[in-house]
Amino acid sequence: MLRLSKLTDYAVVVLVRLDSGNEVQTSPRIAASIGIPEPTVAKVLKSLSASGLVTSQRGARGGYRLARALEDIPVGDVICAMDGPIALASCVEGSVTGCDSSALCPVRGRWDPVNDAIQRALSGITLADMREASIPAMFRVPQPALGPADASR
Amino acid sequence: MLRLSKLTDYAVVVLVRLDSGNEVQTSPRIAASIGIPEPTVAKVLKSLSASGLVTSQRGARGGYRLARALEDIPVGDVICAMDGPIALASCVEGSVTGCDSSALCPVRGRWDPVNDAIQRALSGITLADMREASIPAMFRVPQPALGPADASR
DNA sequence: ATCAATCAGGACTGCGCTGGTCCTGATACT
DNA sequence: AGTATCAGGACCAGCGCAGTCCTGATTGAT
Repeated sequence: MLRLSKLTDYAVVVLVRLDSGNEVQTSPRIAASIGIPEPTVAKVLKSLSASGLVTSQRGARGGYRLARALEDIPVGDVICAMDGPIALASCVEGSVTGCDSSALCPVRGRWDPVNDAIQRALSGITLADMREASIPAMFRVPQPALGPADASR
Repeated sequence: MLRLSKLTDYAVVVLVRLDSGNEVQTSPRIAASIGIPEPTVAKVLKSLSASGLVTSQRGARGGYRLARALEDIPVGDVICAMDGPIALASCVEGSVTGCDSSALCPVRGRWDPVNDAIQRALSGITLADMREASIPAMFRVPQPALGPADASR
């Protein structure tokens, strides 16, 4: 549940990857370094660029670069950039689909507090936090009873 | 983004509706009172029952009843009941799909803090909160559409 | 004891969305 | 001028979800 799109997942990887080095990096290069097909990475980068999370440089010797430090990018921004505004129900304003029976539907506005809470939660976590968290267990402090525990699955 | 399934939306409506009165309510009756097709409501109720959020009574004069007060049902529980465990990425344990390239994929565990934060946020909001939030003044009408309407069905 | 109402638990199908690819054009460096 | 790169679409396939329906089990009423 609450499945976020794969593209968003990729976006985080791409952004973290983009953090290494100040030089612009081309989309094929990034794709190769993280093992994701190039067209897909290109698509992700375009979305990120459109949202201002990365800056782009066209032409030869062009590429992408982080617009801000990872510490200044809450994960909510990435999700917004990739999947549009965060909104749980189909009844939320801005959503064209659904809620045709708005007269009867008693859900109007019901999810707003939930959305707010999630928004707040997502604003409190930055990509820097996620970068830390992603470091494989072997390098982490023992952290009892957490995590996937087996790469074998 | 973060689209939760329509069924979950329905579930909240159904549960809030179920709160009125202590008597068991049949699935057709609930369906009629909230304006959602009966088979769909039945499906929702089955899921809720399977998760223990409502108790069911079989046989003639049977029906459903809230297992706990709305105040004691965090919205996270409803989401879990309808859509399975809350997990953002496709890389999270328990998800069979995706992450075939686990060797290269630097996302392993990355979303865990985000999931935790969301989980915490969703645990803090109960259906009672949503019930309050959902009733803007204009809609605050004492549930008119319930009538005998269809004892015939 | 029989009947009818109701829940339980599936299978099944159509639609929409997402992931992924590709093509054409605009831009800027060499 | 030429080439490398981004921009912004169109396009297609696969999958998951919404929604329906069917069969069986349970239980109160007659």
